[in-house]
Amino acid sequence: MNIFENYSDKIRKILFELSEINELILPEKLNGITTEIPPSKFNSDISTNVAMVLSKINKISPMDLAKTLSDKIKKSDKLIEEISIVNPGFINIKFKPIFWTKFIEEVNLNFNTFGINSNKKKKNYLVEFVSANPTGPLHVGHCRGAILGDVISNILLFNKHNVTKEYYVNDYGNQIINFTKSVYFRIREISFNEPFPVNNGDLYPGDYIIDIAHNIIKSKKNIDFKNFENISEQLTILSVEESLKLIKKNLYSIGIKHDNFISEKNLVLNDEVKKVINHLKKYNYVYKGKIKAPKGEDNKNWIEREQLLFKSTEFGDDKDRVLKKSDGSWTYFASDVAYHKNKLDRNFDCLINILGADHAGYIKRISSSVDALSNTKGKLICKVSQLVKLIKNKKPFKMSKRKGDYITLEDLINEVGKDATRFIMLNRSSDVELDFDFDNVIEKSKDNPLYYVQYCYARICSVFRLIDKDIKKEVKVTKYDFEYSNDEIKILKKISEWPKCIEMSSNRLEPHRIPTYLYELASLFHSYWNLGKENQKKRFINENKEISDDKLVLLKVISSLINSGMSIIGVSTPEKM
RNA sequence: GCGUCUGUAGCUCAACUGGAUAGAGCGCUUGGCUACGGACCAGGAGGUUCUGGGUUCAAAUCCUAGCAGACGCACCA
Repeated sequence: MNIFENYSDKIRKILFELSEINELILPEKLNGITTEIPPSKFNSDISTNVAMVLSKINKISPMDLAKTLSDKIKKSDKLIEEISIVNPGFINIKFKPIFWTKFIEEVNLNFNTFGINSNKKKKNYLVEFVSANPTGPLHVGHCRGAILGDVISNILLFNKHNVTKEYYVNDYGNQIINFTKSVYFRIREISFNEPFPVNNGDLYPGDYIIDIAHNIIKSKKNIDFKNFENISEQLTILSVEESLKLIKKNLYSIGIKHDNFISEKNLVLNDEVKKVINHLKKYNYVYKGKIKAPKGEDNKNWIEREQLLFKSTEFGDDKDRVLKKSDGSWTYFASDVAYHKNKLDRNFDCLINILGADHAGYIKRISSSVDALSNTKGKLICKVSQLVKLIKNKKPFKMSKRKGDYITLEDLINEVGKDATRFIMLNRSSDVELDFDFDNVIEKSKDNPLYYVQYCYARICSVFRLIDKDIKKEVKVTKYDFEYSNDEIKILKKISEWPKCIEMSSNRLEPHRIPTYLYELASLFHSYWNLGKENQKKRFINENKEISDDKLVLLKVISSLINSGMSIIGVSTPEKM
């Protein structure tokens, strides 16, 4: 039930009819004709720009064309109360109250499909997100991208697409060697009382390494930890396993569960990297050459060498990219190309990568490789989440990896909680930096939009408790023969915008529209609730603890919508607060 | 020097992707509680949408030239 789509279709139909009897000229493609929500001051329900779009080709003024079209529209529809034409040529439609009764009837009877964009083709999506190095637990910096990826997946799932959520495990390369060494030195510290080399900048200083060391010692008593070379391979596997345990626990605590964890190391061991590079060689995208130093930087230490390069410049990148290190091992980029080939071979229609702002410079090269491999453009969509500015005690809080001075995700959840973290992180567009003020987020008050929305749901629950009805059960109304008041129609109009909200969130991969929408809905509800304070008649329940059908079904739909929206963003709706 | 993102009310941000007189929260200010849960509501003040030019019926939005901020720019992943 998408009233904007319905009326868009109706208007198109009228246009085609007029065009057939030569009363209207249509362009080859009907682009740019929209049905929209008019600004509230116009006292109308839906508006269209059709007259302005078609005026030029028909050589009529928009206002005159609007007049002709609005007459036709009004004639074709009994549910329209009034149509007005407003400069410079908008057509504004106002519905009779009965329209909204029919609307809520349909929504209530088919709530499980309400909001779903059913006209879209069902697709297979792969969403890769988090993919943090398996060298320790997640910290606050990973949090926004993690939630963003999760909710984008949820929106696609809500629209009945197939979605695979994937985590790429970078268990290959120098960072992992340093990490394993750090675990090794901690083991020697514990078992042989040797001091941990504090001044070695390559090693990871964090205390969690000690825990990992303890766990490994406990579980593998038969390993001889005296010689690193002998056990490094085994120790790497064990350390990464321990690390992933921590990461999965962190993810679970913010309500995220990936379908797959793909190992970079396995891609290398299965020769997938070698294969993909041979594949690219065939198409002449790989060559040996040198890269010039960038301008404007301190380039004294720059060494130009002959390297194996990928021609990403052919696909819009600013320089070609290195595939093989001088020690003969693959670069991160090379195995990532293999990983993306692996994704493509699994026949997804669309690949989505969620990246942090600090990796935005990586987008061109990886999408170049996907373009080259898939022989099309735009199969990979990269979504960047901007940085989160942490504010504690009204001051920016800087994290420093070297000192081990950073806030882990576990700290964050313990202090703030899953719901508040998710809601606040999602409440802003991912394109803008986010202020995350600890004191503010914890506050259970008016400053916090999360509680504002949850409170709306809890209030409706309290009404259902008083009339002894189960909020989760369907509400059945025998006759939809009532009319809603203007206060109620305001809410119904907002409800009718829900499919539009989902559509935009889904098309542009912009989850922040959902918390914004829920906030607006909650706001209208709170106003509505307060009407009952001044006027007893406007209360939901009368003295005999009875509720009328119109109010019952309205409350039911609002609560279901809040519940449904909150479940998309992964936030709970408590019945009591 | 180059690339990506951002610039909207005192502050934090929306704005249906080109729509109408640019909207919310906080803060400021005036009012409403022995309550269907005040974690709420009603009203007021507050704007040259960073600047200049362009595109058209229409620009915060698109193009262009600048200014300012954030992030990134080798074999670290």
